[in-house]
Amino acid sequence: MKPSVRRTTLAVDVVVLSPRLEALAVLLVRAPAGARERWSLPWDAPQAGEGLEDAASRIARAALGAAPAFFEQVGTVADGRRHPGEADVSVGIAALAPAEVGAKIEDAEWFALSALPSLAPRHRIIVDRAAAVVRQRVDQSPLAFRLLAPTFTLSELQGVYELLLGRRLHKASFRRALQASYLVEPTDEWRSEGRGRPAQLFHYAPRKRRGARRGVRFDLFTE
Amino acid sequence: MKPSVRRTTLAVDVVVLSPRLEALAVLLVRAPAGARERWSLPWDAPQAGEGLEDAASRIARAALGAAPAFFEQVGTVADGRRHPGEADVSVGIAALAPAEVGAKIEDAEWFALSALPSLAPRHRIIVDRAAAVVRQRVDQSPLAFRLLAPTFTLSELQGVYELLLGRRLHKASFRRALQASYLVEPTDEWRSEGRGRPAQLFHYAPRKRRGARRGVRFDLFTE
DNA sequence: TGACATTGGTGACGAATTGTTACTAATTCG
DNA sequence: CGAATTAGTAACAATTCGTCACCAATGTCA
Repeated sequence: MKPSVRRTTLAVDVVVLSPRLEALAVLLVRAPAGARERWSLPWDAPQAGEGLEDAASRIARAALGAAPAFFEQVGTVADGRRHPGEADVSVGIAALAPAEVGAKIEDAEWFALSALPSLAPRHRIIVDRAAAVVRQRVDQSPLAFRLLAPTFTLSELQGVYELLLGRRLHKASFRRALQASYLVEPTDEWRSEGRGRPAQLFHYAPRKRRGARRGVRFDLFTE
Repeated sequence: MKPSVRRTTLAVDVVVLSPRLEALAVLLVRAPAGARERWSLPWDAPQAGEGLEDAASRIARAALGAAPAFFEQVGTVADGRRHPGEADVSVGIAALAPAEVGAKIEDAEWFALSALPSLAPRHRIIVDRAAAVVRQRVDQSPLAFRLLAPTFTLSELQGVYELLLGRRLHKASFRRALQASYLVEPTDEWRSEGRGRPAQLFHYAPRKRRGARRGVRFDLFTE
């Protein structure tokens, strides 16, 4: 019994995530008239010779008006659930964009993850996986910094972590841990944001990692 | 510009991992005569109506003689690198099997990750990704327990963690952390393994998690 | 049979990390 | 000016972690 490839139809479905509407939000595009749902994820097929992440970049740019700086696959689905273009196989890709990025595009809108409209079942699954992957990778990868402009205040950074983790964090502990990690450097700019003391701006500048190997952590299991 | 799906050829490529040969090892199958490489990952196309993980299970069973209990996607590749079946798109799936599982199958052999034979470039990438994903998820998911028989000694468990992490662990710390996590329960069986005191057997039995929410960890970044 | 090597298992101490409280600093509002 | 608000930090207490030292139970071998 010899293995063989199989012909199928393929789509790339992109979950653009950004902190908007006081929450983590997804960018959806208005579906063409006659579709079962009014909204869908931005999607398309990869062009000949185009890598999956390249395709995701192009698709996100068409919906957002700018190319996100970060992409990550969140799983490939081929389980028969309905896709808006009837693709047999979907590659789901999460893209992260800072709050400031993106023009006002006709027929695209932000929806908080907690208040999504009806989506094709395939797209619903991909959004859920994207949210889960992003939340799970938050403390293994500098994802949170991809949701901020190049310079940011520490309160903004903490706010992004709170969005992603869904809980409040303690200011002093957060800053001490950040300090110890050598991930950010202060600039000499300050930003005054209405009332209260102005905040210093920082930028992401990870320094060489000392190999502080820790023991095994059994308390981080999520399943 | 309306999105549309595209016809391509698809394969599922499976990386079966198991602790063998005193290391983490991959199961490879002998390639048919005339192929560019002598060995390849077990692979095939998913059958009509068959989910990707179902296909991975079938493919792994054909090579291993038993179905692994755990699968995880490690990324989909469509970058033009050569695949043994010339598939445009490959879905890479990692499967974990305990050391005891699997019959002696004709034309399949274990290779330590550190001593792989020459593979098609597509397969090489998928093996590397599988190893990276497994290592990265070791302390978020009970992966290590999938590489052990249903009952095991604490030394065996520690050994698996040492294989996955590539470093020695301290016995007392390892056990204290495990104890605090309520992940295993002792059985009333003991196993005598040559010389030395017999070891008590445990099984994986995670208990309800107390929500001991910790602060943000910036020291786990891997990129 | 009795040292000794070998592997399993645990108590306890000091060091490091973390959660928290409480404070100081710099700004806007009235 | 004082109150309110947001930024930032010192310092203490509680907890966790790395390590050392030890005891337990078995096989080996003189």
